[in-house]
This record gives sequence, structure tokens and C-alpha cells, in this order.
Amino acid sequence: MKIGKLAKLTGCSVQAIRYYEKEKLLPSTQRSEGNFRLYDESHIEQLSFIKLCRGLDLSLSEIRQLLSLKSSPGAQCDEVNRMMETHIQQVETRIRELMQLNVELKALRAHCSDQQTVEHCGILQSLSSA
Amino acid sequence: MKIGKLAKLTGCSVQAIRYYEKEKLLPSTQRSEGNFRLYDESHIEQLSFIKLCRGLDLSLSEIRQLLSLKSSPGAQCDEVNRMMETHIQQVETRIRELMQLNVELKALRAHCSDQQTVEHCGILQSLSSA
DNA sequence: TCTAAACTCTGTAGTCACTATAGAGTCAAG
DNA sequence: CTTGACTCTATAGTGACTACAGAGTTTAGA
Repeated sequence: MKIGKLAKLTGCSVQAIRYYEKEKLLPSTQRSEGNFRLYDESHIEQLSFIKLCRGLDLSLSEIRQLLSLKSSPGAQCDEVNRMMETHIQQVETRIRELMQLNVELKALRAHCSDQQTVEHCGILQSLSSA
Repeated sequence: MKIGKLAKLTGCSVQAIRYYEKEKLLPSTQRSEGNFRLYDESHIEQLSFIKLCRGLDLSLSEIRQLLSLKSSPGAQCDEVNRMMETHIQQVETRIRELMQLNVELKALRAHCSDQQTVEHCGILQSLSSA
């Protein structure tokens, strides 16, 4: 199949697929006579894997590592575990940061009610004096 | 004072300050004979405002709006309120997304214990089959 | 007075994971 | 045989900076 069909089947954009190839997340494929990329089932599978990992916010470099581990079945999987652990920590840290931010933003919002002029706006005042 | 001192006083990097000037968040300043930028108290104030807003994850374009409102004291401040409201919504949406992500990542982690080979790694299996 | 270090200047490239576009070529249906 | 849908490569843009390179300026100490 050609790239458009692969894109539709996996929900990736055509450009993203070409980008993954360039970044070595997908192998370079065979080409048709007219120089179109040709894909088969195995590419659907690999691209779906990538898509799933991206949905978990894994970076392309993390995914590259996972792909390389996937293709050496005898290796120990501590590395996979460590990567997931690190990633979970990062997500949790970011959640904590955003929640703290949310508290601050709400406190700020409480400083101003509508229908005032900028001159007396509590939000701007708070931001200026801190 | 020169740019290095302003950077130290506000906790911004020298490059960031030059970038803010280029992006019109800071006015172009006077220059010394040797063409060095010269700053005074008012610049400390404005840069601190910007730093604070960035700490609240406001974009430079949002900050530009706030700065322009700040300098027209008679304007209504609905716009400030609306911006903060939108921003809070975005932060809350992102928190929800990340929390969902966290649940998924933890479920995934539970699929594999250490000391296995990649071949039997539950994490990679889950990612491949979904 | 000389010099070395520290500072500053402009301009450019890189980050990340793509998206968007231009301009050209390929293919299938009517 | 044409039209439209598809594909190709290459390049620029996103946001908010950071990290240089290569040049000029200033300051402190010997």
C-alpha cells in the first residue's frame, strides 16, 4: 500500500510518517516504479506501536530505544522498566507543577471582578507588585 | 546598568533579555558609547513583570497583551479577566490529560517485573498488541 | 601602560515533533 | 487525453528560548 493508506489506517499524517522514516523510527521502504513508498502489514504494526507510545508522551528518542529493545528479544528488560519509571516521575512532577500553578492563577483571578478599569484591576496590580 | 546586572537582578538570562527586546516585550534602550544596552529601575520592574507572567506559563503574546493593557489605565479590564479564565481552563485541561496519562503509564508498568527478558516483557507486549 | 579577563555586541544554528507550502512528478477514472 | 487525487523532495515555520562564533569594549591588576 502507499503512504496515504497507511496514514489513514494508523491515524498518522503523511508528513509524520515521512518524518519517522527520516528519524529512523521506521525503516526505509521499497519504492514503486514511480518512486512511491510501499508498505505492508509489518509497517502498520510498527507505526501503531509508535503512535501508541506518542500517545503516552514518550519522546521519539525513547521510542527509538524501545524499538531497538523490541528487536533483541533476549536482552534484559530492566531498561524498559527504568525508562517507564523515569517517564512516570516526569509526568507526576509536571502534574504537581501545574496544580501549583492552578492555585496561583485562581488566587490571581479572585483579585479582580469584571467591570473595572485596568487602572484598578487587581490582577495587574498583583502581577506588578510581586 | 548593563545587561549582565539586569539579568542577575531579575534572574533572567542575558539572551532572554535580548530576545524580549527583539519581541517587543521590552523597549529598545539607550546605548552607551561602546554600544552597550543601558537599563534603569523601570526596566527591572517591567522585566520582573514578564518573569512573573512566564512563571504562570503565560505565552509571550499573552504577556504582550497584558503589557499593552497595563499602559492604557482607563481601559476596561474584561480582557484581562477573559485571558486569565482561558488560561486557567487550558491548565486544568492539561492536568486532566496528564492524570489520565499517569493512570495508563502505571497500568503499563504493572505488566512487567524486573529480571525478565525483553521477549517476555509485559510492557512491550502490551504496547505491541493494543 | 600593557594585558588579560570579563563583559557585551550581532548574527546564526539548534532544540522538538511535527505542520505547511512550493513545485514537480505519477497514477487512475471518465 | 485530461482532470483530479495522490506522491515526491526540499524548505520554512512553530515557541521560547539556548548555545555558539567572531568581533568589539571595558575593567582590574601588574
